[in-house]
Amino acid sequence: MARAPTTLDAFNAIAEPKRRQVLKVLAGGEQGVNEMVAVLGWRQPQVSKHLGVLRRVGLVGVRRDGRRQVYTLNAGKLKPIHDWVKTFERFWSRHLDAIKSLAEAKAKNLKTPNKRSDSHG
Amino acid sequence: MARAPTTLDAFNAIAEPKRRQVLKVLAGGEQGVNEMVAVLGWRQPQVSKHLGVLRRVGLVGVRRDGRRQVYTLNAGKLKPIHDWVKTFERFWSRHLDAIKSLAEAKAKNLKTPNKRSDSHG
DNA sequence: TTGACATATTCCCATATAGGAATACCATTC
DNA sequence: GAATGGTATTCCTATATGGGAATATGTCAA
Repeated sequence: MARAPTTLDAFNAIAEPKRRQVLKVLAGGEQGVNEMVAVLGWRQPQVSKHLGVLRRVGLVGVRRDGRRQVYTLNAGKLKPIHDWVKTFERFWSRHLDAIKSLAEAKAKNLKTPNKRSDSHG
Repeated sequence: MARAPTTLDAFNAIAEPKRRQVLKVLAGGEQGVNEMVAVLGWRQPQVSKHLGVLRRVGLVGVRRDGRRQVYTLNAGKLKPIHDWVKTFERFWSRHLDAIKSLAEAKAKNLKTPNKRSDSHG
């Protein structure tokens, strides 16, 4: 099997650094494609392609304004990433000590002194 | 050009759902490979390969215990992702209104009553 | 040393990619 | 309708992928 498509989800879409750049630009407000071409300094098809990926994943939306296509950030689609990474926040948090104690207490609670023979499958 | 290698950075490494599963397992504590094979239900080489990617990116570390290789989560490498996605948090936050007002107030340099409810640094 | 267990690596392959170039498509104005 | 500006799509290619199977490497036991 090959790698999962970039359009599978936000995780795959934002793996590409340039697409993160695009999102950053759009975080500053709606932008037409040509404006982004100017701002980013890339070729127009490249910008359009990246926008296409982001659109398929729903990370951006499009609005037509005359002959321009105005793209809008749809940041809500980033929330799953935020939620996911947040579950690891405690590992680098400044409150690490307190949290660690808690985790250790939990671990003790979960781990039985048994060594084997408690797998089910 | 092809897609960036999965080992380029954490962003690319975690794009693969299975690798997020691996990290989740390790968040519960160190694990030997065979244990993970049992827990995840995948074939051993597959587990080792995913662990290899995660290790190259630094998201996990290894420790030898007898003939076992015990893997440890190195969550700090997720912080860049957290920091990045956090810059978009305001877009879906329920406190959007408050935040927006605050930002506007700041921008306008308005004289507001002194209320230091939350410090920033 | 031989054997058994634990893990990593190699080989193979269908698939998707990102960029470049060329071009097709769409909307407006003449 | 024709010309122009603005954007999307197609064709091409080197590259990396993830899974399966087989195998190599490493470590302990007898």
